[in-house]
Amino acid sequence: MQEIKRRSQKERSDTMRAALVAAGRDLFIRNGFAATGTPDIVAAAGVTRGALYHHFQDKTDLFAAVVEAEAEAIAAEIDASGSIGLTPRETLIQGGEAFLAAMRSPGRARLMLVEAPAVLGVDRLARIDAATGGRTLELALQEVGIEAPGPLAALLSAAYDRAALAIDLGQPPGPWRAALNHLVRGAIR
Amino acid sequence: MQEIKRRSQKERSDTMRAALVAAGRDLFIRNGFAATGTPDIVAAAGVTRGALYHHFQDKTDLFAAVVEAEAEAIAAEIDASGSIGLTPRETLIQGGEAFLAAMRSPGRARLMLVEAPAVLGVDRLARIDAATGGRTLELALQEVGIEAPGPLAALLSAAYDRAALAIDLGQPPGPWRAALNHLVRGAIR
DNA sequence: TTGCATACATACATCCTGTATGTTAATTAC
DNA sequence: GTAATTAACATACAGGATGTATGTATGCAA
Repeated sequence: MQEIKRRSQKERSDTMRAALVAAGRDLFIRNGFAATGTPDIVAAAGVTRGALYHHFQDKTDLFAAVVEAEAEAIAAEIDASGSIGLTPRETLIQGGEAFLAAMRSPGRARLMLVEAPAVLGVDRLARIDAATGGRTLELALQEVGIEAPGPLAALLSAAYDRAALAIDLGQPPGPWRAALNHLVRGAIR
Repeated sequence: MQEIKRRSQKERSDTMRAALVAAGRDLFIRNGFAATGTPDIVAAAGVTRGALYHHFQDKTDLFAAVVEAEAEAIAAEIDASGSIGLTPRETLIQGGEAFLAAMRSPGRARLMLVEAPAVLGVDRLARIDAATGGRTLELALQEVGIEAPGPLAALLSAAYDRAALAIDLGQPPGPWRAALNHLVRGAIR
C-alpha cells in the first residue's frame, strides 16, 4: 500500500538527485552561485545537507551538474528547432536564432555565460558544452568553406553570447539580431 | 628623522589603499576572487583586516577598486600605442591589436573578462569600462559609416575578449588574430 | 595643549563549508 | 526467511571566513 516505502534505491536516488539539481538551478539563477548557500538549496528541496553531500562532492560539483543539465536542455531546444533542407548559410543564421530563442529562458544567460565560466573555469565549461552540442557552429562554418573554422566559430559564438546576455538583461532583441546578422554575413562573405 | 612618523594622514591613507589594491590584484589574479580570503590579502600587504575594512566597505568593494585600476591601466596602454594619422579602418584594426597586446599581461584576461562580470555584475562592469575607455570601438565604427554602431561594437568587443581569453589560456595568438581580422573586415565591408 | 577625527588593530558574533558519525531502509547472501 | 551488508540519507562537529563593534594611537585643528 505504502508506495513511498516501496521505492527502489535507484529510483529514490535519482529523484533526490534531480530534486537537488532543480532546487540548485532555481536558486543559482535567482541569487547566483556565491550568494546561494547549501542550506538554502537543501531547504528548497526539503531535505538536509547530508543528502547533498551524499550525491555531490561539494557545492561546485552540484553547480556543475546544474550547468550540464542546462546545457543539455539548451542543446535539445536548438535541435528541436533545426529545420532540414536549408543552405549552409541559412542553417547558420537559423541556428543562431534558435540559440537566442533558447537563451531567453530568464536568467539562463547569466547562469551559463557569466556564472559558469567563473565558477567552473573557462576550459571546463568549454568541455561541457563541447560534449553537448557546441560544435555545430564550427561544422556549419566548415560547410560554407571557411579554412580554419575553429577560432572564427569561437568568436561568433562569443558574439552570440554577448547578444543573449544583453537580451537577458532586458534590452530589446531587434538591434542585436540585426548586428549579429551583419556580423555573420560579413564573416561568411 | 623618522620620516615614517612624519607622513601626513592623506599620504598614509593613499599608500595603504594602494598597497591593499596591489595585494588584492596579485591574489585575485593568482587564485581568483572566491579562493582569496581577506586574511590572505592583508597578510600580503603586511597589515590587518582592520585596514581593509577601513578603506573599503567589503571584499567586493576592494575587488571593484582592483578592477577599476586595471581598466585604467589597460586604457592607458591602449592610448599609448594609438598611432595618429591612420584611416578609420586601420585605426580599428590597430586598436584591436593594442587591446590584445594589453591583455597579454598574465591573468589579466581572466580577471577582467571572467571574474569581474561574475563578481560585480555585467552592468556594473560595463559602467566601469565605459568610464575608462570602452567607447573607442563604437566611435571607430561610427567613423566607417556603421548606422547603429552600439550593438555591433559590443559584439566585436566580445569577440576580442574571447580571443584575449584564449591567448591568456596559452593558445597561440596567430589564428585568433587572423579570425579577428576576418571578422572585422567583414563587418566593415 | 586640549579636543576631535582619522587610521588603523583587536576582539567578537555569525554563517558557511566540508567531514565524521549515526540511523534507517533496501539489497544481497546464505 | 533471516542475517549481513550496503546505500541513502540525517545529525553533529570542526575549521575558517566575513563583517562589525570596540579599542588605541597618531595627526590635525582650535
